[in-house]
Amino acid sequence: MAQSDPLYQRIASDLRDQIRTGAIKAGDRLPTEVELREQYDVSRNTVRLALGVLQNEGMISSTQGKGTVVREQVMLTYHAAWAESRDRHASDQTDAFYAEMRDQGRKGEYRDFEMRIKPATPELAARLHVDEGDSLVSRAISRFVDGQPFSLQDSYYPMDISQECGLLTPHDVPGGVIRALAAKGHTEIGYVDELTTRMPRPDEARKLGLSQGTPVLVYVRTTYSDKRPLRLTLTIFAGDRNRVVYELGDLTAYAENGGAS
Amino acid sequence: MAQSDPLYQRIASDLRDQIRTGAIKAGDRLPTEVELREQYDVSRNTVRLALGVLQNEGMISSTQGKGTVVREQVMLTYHAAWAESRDRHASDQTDAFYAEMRDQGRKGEYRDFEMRIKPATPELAARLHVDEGDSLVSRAISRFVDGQPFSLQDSYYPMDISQECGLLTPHDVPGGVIRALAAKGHTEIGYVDELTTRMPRPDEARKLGLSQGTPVLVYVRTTYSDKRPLRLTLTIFAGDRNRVVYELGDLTAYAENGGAS
DNA sequence: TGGCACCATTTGTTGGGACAACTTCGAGAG
DNA sequence: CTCTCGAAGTTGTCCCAACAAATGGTGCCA
Repeated sequence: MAQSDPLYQRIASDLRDQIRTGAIKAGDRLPTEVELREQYDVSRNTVRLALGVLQNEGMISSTQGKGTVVREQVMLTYHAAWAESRDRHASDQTDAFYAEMRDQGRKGEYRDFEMRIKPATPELAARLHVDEGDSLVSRAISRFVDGQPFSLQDSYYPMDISQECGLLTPHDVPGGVIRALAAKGHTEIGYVDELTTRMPRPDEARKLGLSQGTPVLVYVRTTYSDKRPLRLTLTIFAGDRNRVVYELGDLTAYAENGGAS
Repeated sequence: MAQSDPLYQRIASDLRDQIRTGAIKAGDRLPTEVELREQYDVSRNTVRLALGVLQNEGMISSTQGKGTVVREQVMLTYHAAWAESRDRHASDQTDAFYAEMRDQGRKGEYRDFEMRIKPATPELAARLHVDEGDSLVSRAISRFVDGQPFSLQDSYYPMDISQECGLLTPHDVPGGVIRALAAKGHTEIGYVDELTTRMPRPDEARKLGLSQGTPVLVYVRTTYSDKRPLRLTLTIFAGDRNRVVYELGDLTAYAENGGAS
């Protein structure tokens, strides 16, 4: 904002303000680079620097040949807490996701299921309590909502459990993995969720269709039986379209008293 | 990676691989722009585009006059679940943060405490169950660890509760806000946490000392009594230095059987 | 009417050059 | 020996120019 800021920063601030105040609304096209060049009397290079700033902030998105538009966001909610999903877990992971989406009036689907055997990285090994380099079974899927990619999920299981419970199949486990594990005595009694954020790697950006300036929400759930870690699920959420929610404590009392919207 | 990729993308991929494989380690300096220019036989403009890509991925960080280095990350953990922090809540928000940091061998501190009265935005209004534009009391702080900024926290309270419980003071509430609320019958019985991610706004990037390509983790906790929402806490975490963790379910049985590291 | 070729528009890529601003470090002054 | 100043090195800002690539529409032709 200061007078001494670089030119391209001032132009970026100016456009940012116009978007924030609603002078340019979500979905609207921005002036073309040539128009901005004339408007601010700078080189096209400088205009592109300014647009790059806003692009990295996730505010705008440009397409070759079409132009530059203000991005609009639709947030989907992922309920992560135990109480919420306990009854759904009775059936299947797949069903849980479908149910969530149906509740929000969307159409969820899966694509690109893949079963692979991978060596444990140091991080995976530490969390699953196996040795580094040990074989793990990876069962990965991509989640789509209304035809748009929303998250990439990769679940890792120790090899001995996988063999015991029939997870080495290149397709869905009938009845769901959780049920298959429980049938052999591996009952989940709790989990640890870790949430971080970072910028996507190129392949993640491609698979999730992320435009420049969109971070991902990294969500790692390690579930335990009373004896050992059973499973590690790594989910990469497209940061501009997802929200993870935990509802904890005894909120039933509040709900009974006529809670808010 | 494809042969037909733009030059700057190929250079970025090349450098990314060198970093990933450890040919250039965290903390190391990259070749200077002029050296890269000669090495790849491109214009300095193109080199800067390539470095910009990696910068936006949060992999490198450059300083005028010094050079460009590979970033290294230290993660701090924030335990968010009820069970973990219940006993600490008995005292104070401040103490809870100190305790977390002490557990991880760090020195936590607060700066820039600020009490203000703000009108409720649509989002705040919906969550706190008040009307849009109603006055809310905002109590904000910045959290530092080892002298480095880690998160910005802003707690909002409905005006009537604030007056009743003496939150309109421009300094810490003795014994902690939670205790002050409970003393007047506003006992917290549960909460809803919402986690999202996005790129920081310019002022957030400045306050948190974020370098280019670092997203923030947005953490909203709404706490409830049995009758109404009591408080909304909005925390902006520096994405490259923070991890939010939830431990849920009955993991005591696992711990007793000699859990992992 | 349907489809194809072409053109204008717009963003993407790449090269060139110049100067500004900041850091480091060594030489020289005190 | 210490302090200061300035030169060298490095990234930041800004301009200019040209062509590539994608999009959308126009109009011709079958």
